[in-house]
Amino acid sequence: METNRISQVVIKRLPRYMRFLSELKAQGVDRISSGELSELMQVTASQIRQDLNHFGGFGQQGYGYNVSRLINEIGRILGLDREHHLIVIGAGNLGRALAGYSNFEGRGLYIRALFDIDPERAGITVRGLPVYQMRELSAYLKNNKVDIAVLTIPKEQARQMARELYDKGVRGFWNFAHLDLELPGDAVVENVHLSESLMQLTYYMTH
Amino acid sequence: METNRISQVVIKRLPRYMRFLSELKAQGVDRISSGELSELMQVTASQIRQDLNHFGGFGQQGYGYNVSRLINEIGRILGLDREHHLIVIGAGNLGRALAGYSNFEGRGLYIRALFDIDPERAGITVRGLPVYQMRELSAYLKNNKVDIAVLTIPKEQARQMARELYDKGVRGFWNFAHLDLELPGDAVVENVHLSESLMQLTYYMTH
DNA sequence: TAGATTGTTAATCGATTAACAATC
DNA sequence: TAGATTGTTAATCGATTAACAATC
Repeated sequence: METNRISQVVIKRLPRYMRFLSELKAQGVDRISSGELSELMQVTASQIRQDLNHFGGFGQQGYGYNVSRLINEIGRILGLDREHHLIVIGAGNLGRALAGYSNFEGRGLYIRALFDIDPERAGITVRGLPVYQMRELSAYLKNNKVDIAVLTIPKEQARQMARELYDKGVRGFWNFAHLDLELPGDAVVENVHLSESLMQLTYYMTH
Repeated sequence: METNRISQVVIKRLPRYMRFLSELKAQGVDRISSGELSELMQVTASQIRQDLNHFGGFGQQGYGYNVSRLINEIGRILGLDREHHLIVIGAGNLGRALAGYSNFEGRGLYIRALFDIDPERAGITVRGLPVYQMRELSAYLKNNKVDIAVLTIPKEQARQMARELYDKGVRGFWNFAHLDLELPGDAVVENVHLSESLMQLTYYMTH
């Protein structure tokens, strides 16, 4: 595909383009220039054009970009034109919060089930999703395709759990535990270290 | 202070240093060289030394860095030597998850209360923290110092709520709503766009 | 066609890495 | 002291911005 090693900073920006473009589309805007979008997003028009041209010429001289087309193209680049099946490991508040995100579906992201060690939590449903006991995980993975595991368990368990999931075929990890997962090279890990984000905030508040 | 415009990429890395150093300390390690730390953290030793030297010479030639001292210094830089009082706006799953984070305290971060529009949710407590009704917010802000508001409400309400909080003196915003808050220059906003993080993951999974 | 705006090259700026003298 | 490792300067690499010819 168009994957001639695009820099990570570019990839990081794509979902943000997506968000602004989707809002524009919702407002009935169907055409936008890099100049207008740059104003809206507070980035340079140059950067927008450079970013998009890593993947191909989606615009038209003298016209700008078609909003719907751009949403489709960026969605395709981000892999949102495919189905991704997710399970959530840990049905605590965070796990349930993520399981409840409604704007995931329609973007190819389907949360299928939650798992928890606490038998008290198993059996219930979260927004219609089943919560299973952790010991059912193994059988579940045998019978269902799981692309991404969302890890919302304590770091003490996360390392081993990730390894186990990897061994059973899961390759995507959305990790909320406070550690850096070490997995083989074909695993894809996206870390969300919330407390590190908060510390950035305190830095800028004190300076 | 040592704030001669340190680049944001450096600030972003500080909490991660913090995490690794704290773990080392817990393991009883009290001294480390940039070389050893670089191996552990998978970054170059050069980068570690450069980063730290933005703030002062915390190491010693021939010896390395004292782990405890470094933790203190980075903590001070990040403002964790002060008290920060937080309130959580929105007592849904996400708000409750953040309110329950135990490793915030001891780092100067004190979550004081949650607020929710749903009267059903008010009155209860989350890990000992009170959940108030939203209409009590104004009075609360008059009687209590609030440094940081954690926004876990839908984006439709977030913009106005942030403005209201700002007008009543709150300057720090940890924003989980899917929009970029626009606030006056002295407000500090840290956005956590979880769905954008997930889209990065899907990108790397499809490429 | 004339005007607008892209796609793309070149210039600038900033961040990372390498190297090594200073020094504990 | 000799060995180790920092602090810091210089070199490299990459990302951003500016500029403009191509073109719709």
